[in-house]
Amino acid sequence: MAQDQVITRFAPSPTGHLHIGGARTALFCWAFARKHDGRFLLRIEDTDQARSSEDAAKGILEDLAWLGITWDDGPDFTSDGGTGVTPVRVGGDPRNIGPFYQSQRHDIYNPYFEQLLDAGVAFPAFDTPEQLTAMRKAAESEKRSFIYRRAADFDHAAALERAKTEPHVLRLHMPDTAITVHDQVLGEVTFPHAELDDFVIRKTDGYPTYHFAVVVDDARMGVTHVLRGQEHLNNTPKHIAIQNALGLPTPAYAHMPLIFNPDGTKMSKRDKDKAAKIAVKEAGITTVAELIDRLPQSNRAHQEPILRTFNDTDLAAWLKDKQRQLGRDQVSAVAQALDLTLPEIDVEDFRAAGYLPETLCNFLALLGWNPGIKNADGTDLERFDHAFLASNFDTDRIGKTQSKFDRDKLLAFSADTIQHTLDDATFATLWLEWAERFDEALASWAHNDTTRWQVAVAAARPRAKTLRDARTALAFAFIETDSITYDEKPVNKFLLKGEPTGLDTLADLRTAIASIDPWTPDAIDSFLQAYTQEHSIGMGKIAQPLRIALTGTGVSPGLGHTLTLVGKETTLARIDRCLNTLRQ
RNA sequence: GGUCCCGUCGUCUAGUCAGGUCUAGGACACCAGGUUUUCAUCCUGGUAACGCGGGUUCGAAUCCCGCCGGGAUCACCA
Repeated sequence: MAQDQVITRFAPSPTGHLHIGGARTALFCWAFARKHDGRFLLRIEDTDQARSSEDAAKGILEDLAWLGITWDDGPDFTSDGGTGVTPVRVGGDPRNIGPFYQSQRHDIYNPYFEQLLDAGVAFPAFDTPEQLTAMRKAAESEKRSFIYRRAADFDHAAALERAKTEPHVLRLHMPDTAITVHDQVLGEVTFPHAELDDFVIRKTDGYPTYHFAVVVDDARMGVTHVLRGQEHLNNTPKHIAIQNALGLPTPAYAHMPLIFNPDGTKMSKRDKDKAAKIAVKEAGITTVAELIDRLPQSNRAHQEPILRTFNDTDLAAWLKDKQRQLGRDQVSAVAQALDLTLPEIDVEDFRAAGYLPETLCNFLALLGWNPGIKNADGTDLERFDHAFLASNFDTDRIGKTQSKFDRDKLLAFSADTIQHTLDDATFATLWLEWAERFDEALASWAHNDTTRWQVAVAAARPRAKTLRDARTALAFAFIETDSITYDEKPVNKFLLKGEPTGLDTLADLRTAIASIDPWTPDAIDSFLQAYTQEHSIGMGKIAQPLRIALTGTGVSPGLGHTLTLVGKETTLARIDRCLNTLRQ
């Protein structure tokens, strides 16, 4: 029966990229709908014209699609999937319940206002903002909270007459009873009438307030279950009051616990600005020129103009004022100048950081929910995919306690997925999708040098924690030989000490290596193997000197892979340079 | 401050609704050891929690009360 079908919704305001907390809300709404063979709808709440933007709305659609959270009713959307490899088409309005942008629904609300006005449940109010502020202040000085109430001798007819000519808002007159929310997570929560005021349902400009719009929209769209963050719990009695006044059904509510930073603060977009500010202060930087100076050469052309969008005065003002924030691009440019990794807050941040959507959703699902299932070996089942969620998720196992976002655990999930679950081919596809969006140099390998790309995949995957991490581990293959600097510690340990010294070994190796053919990982590895036996020395004796010569550090993938990625000619050149530089 | 929500290892949690099988299990992190050409893996072991105080009961992580602590919210923003 159609009426019994579960319908959930996610209704973000488009004020920026999708926040990680919003992603979890969306995921739970989606999973609940899938579990119950219902529908999941997406509505964009863009009535706040000042803060909303078309771009942000698009970004949110893109973020959701990337996460694999697809909506049945909502804005039409085709994701290019970064590369167009996996275009996803979602949305549409098969039930004829749109539009899904709230700003386009303005006229829908009028009959509902009329209904309430006629019933005398809604009433015009003429208080100015100044008057309201004064009333609040008065209440505060008397140490009681301010509750707006319609006057006892209120004359409805007179007010309607006055409303014809004077600017006014519409308020809902709250019935004199407590309101109980039957929450699927928290149980029964009762709000006393003394706390419920006659709140605004239509603003002076004629637009409905958020409370009114959600209730009407949810009802008209057939929403049966509202899953949202616990910050909305206090709004719920208002929504129920509107439903009661309008004679609309009350959906089932489930308020889920909030997600916080490890330090207990709220996860917010401000965290990135805060981190950048602290880093600039600690570096003792006071001028924009200093920042530009520290920009890595590789990205200078792109980032410098962004940094030039503010001057030293702006910088000083920003550093001094905790409230003051830089733009998204500016913060990111500052971070690059300081080689600082910004905390990931939005879905887009995690995408850029090289997390897989499946992994991110898995981790997110565990924040406030748990399947409560054991594996055969007695450990808790906590690794699962979308399909598992879609068939196992329900509100009865949503927890009540707020949780902190533990990046270490997310990173462990990510590493486990990449290293133990994916095969090279799947990893290669995902890595390329990522590179197309975030790393041109890497993407060009995939397109221009298939052999080398495959070696890169084989070298990077077994040791990568994220897609970005995989790229970082191969950084040595992207640099110029002349720009290599040698780490002091490994140089001392592996090149300068011992008898013969590492440098001597390296010099001998240089000649031998020149004869390797073909230049492939397997051939190189077996050659080096044979070399160690011939000279009866441990692999460590040649591996570390070679690593330092090729990468400047003592860390790299296996030698076969490392040498192949660098290339034969460059390998020899780097050994020469290392010998020349360190043998003085 | 009012109202509301929450309180199990450092973190996410299982166990709580239907009190005993809990000398509280798992995962991440951390520590120690082992394997390994570095890194990363992998293997073995270890540290570590029922916020506090009362009550009910033969028996409380689980039920009740108080306290303490954390959080949300108090707009013509959503």
